[in-house]
Amino acid sequence: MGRQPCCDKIGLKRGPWTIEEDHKLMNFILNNGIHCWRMVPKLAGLLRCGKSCRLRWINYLRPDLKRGGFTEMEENQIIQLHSRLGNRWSKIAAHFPGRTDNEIKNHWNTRIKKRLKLIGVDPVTHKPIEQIENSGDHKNETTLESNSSKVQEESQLEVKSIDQKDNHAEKDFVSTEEKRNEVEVTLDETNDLINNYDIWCGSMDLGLWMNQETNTNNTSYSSNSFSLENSSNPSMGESPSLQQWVESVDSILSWDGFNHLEQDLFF
DNA sequence: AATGCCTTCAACCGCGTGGAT
DNA sequence: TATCCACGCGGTTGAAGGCAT
Repeated sequence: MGRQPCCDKIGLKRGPWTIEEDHKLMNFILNNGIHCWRMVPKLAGLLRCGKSCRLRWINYLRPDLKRGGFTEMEENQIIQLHSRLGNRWSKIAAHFPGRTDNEIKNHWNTRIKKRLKLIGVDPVTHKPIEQIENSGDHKNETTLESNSSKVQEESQLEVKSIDQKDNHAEKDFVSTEEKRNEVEVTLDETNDLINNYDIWCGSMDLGLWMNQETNTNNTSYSSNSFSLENSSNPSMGESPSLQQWVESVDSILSWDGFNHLEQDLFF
């Protein structure tokens, strides 16, 4: 028996996507929508598996993606949500319209994690490392790791109950208007959590290191992002306007023949 | 200029989940 | 109920670019 591969991998291309491939995928989805990822590469004329196409679309081509570095507020939110949800990146990403789980996961692993360690906070338990050491349940790096996974297990149980609540809530929401309200409620809740986290952090100057980080980040995203500062409303969770997106895509890929984008978007 | 190490992030892999049959 | 299948998720990998020597 056993599970069949999601696609026949013989003769399929792997690795970085070319502009031409992006073009094909984008064109196909904008014109036809997404009904079955497995069929997308065949119909779009791509030598990729459906999974690869899905990933490319979700993480890079989607028009509602918010590009650019993370703001201080977003980083605060990520830290807070991670303390509650652990490595459940998709759940965390759900709080950030226009951000992908992959993007948040990468940002966590490459920046936030290190910074937390730098200010003496354990990125897994979200407790001061000093406190963990003094509590006696920590002897060295390796035991800390194992303890951390234990704590994570415990937090998983908590998260389960949160999920159950979420599921019930989701079933109750029917209209899009109500869904929008749900997002607002969640964001309000998140803001409360951030406040609590700030209080908890006390003397730790999170703002300082985040400012430093923001300054250094400005250059690293320059190649394929439009500046958040330039957007008319830089508030958290705001997706870039269609015009901004089209401009950013133009600047990145210099695509031709995409004049029909506006009509076809959000099919 | 050449080399090696480090960092970042796009992409892949394997597994879990849930719907359809 | 068992099986198949597509999708989604989280961990991991590797290419590319930056930086230090």
